[in-house]
Amino acid sequence: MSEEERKRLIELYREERAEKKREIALPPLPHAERGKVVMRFAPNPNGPPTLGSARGMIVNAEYAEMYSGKLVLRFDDTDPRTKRPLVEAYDWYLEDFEWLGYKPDIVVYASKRIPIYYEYMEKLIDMGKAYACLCKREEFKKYRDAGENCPHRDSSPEQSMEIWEKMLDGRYEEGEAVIRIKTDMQHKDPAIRDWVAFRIIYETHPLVGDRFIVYPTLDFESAIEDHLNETTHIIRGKDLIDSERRQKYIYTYFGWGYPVTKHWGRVKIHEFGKLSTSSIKKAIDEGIFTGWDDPAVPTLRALRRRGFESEAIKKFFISLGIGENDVSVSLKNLYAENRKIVDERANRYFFVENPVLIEIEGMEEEIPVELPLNPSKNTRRKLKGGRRVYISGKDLDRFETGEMFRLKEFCNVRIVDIEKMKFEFTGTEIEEDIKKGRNIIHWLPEDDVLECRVISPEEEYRGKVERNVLNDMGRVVQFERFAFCRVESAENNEVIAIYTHP
RNA sequence: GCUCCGGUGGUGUAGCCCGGCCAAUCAUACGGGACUCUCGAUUCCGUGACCCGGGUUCAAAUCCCGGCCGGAGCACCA
Repeated sequence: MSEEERKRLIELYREERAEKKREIALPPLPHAERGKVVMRFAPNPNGPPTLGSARGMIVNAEYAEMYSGKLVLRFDDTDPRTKRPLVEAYDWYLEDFEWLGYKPDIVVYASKRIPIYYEYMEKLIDMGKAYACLCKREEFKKYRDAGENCPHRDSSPEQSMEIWEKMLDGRYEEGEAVIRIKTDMQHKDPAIRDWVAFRIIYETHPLVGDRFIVYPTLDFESAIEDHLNETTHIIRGKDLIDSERRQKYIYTYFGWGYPVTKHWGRVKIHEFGKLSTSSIKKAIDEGIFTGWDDPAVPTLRALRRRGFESEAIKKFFISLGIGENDVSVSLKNLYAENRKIVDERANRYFFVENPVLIEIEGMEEEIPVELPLNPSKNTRRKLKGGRRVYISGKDLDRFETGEMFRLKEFCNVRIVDIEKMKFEFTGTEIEEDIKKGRNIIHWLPEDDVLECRVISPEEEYRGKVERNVLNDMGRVVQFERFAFCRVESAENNEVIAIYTHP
């Protein structure tokens, strides 16, 4: 086959493929009307958005976009104790949304809207659909397990209202009184039976301080907010599947329509194992991680620091879909997506890991060397080719006496004696027999390098890097034959880079 | 234990609602070839799956029943 012929066939085939290629996309949303869809993402800001949050952010925002609808970001921060919010984290969500390329149309802080929830609560009490319960936690559990009403269930709205007001006045201790929604104490799923809508927590809230002592539970707050925000579709993890069954009682009492729901399964990422926000926090406090942006931590800010493109993260999650089965997926898929984006943009440099200095005999003069900086843009960079160069110990270990190798774009070297570290210059033109093998290696001039540390989630690589990287501060570059890395900082002749992926 | 949900190649995913066009899609991974002065990219070829057992039907990945396996919930957490 001639070269012409080959090219023609490739061209032909490429077109065929392009036609067949289907964009990975989210499935259509049931009962979705263009322009009327309201999606929401409702995190508790007790830490920065993680990879897990990203799924919720991306999927909900994508649907809002797909149907020209609205996106509500709602902070479900109604527990100042067990799931204590972090003040800084509120803004982190906004930041990360922006980084992902989305902008919530409405931002709701549940803790600032507690008086609204009180109003609805009072209506329910008046309607006899909720009651104040003075049972101890364990006591009520007995009734729940037995499927029997607790004695307080039959109190009048007036009696309940009185207790409610005393709760608000701080006349009860924590745990002494709660407000329950009347559901069905015989419901076959015990989780549904008369659930708690409000409880007393004496704790300063990071956002609203000491304004409240009676806080709504997630189910109550979320039920009211979803109605108030006119949420049309809820997509969330299946751990919240009971919420729907619980909240529907309120919706029925008020005559509201419940949004269309969809619950997805858990995502487990091989590389991170099971890291919850609270366990990350603990590990940070213990000094195992350096912070929320430690490269080993699955937060969006850490991924950003590592040099991931938000576009890659979006594709990664969209490809996971919104199935109800749990998924266990490898970050390699994310790497592949990211590589597609970054490969074209990244400038190439030499980073020599575990550097070994060698002297090339017969190499008398310094030769200026030009190498491709970015192959897809055809730009070039320069290095000084001299008699003494660093090569990686990893490469050296593979070589034997008598073998030839080539310093990429510079010169050929024969190994005279590997034990005695004797090397000999054999020319600058590339030779066929070298080209065949894997013996073209990267290198650095002895006298014009910077120290370099590459931090990866697993380990820290030490070596030397060419001075040219300073031009790419903050960006992702490729250290040839090593990996893609983001150049983070340079101080005292030492460059710090973060390992992105191979 | 009780209540729900789910099980398609190594890993994800499409198809399942409305049985036939599915000897099952796409991606990634893996193996091999080409190309390239990177172990990256590109490109070509290949490997590889409908959890099991019954039933309904001319026909089942798709519907029904049972089993097995996995998950979630059963909180005054979100």
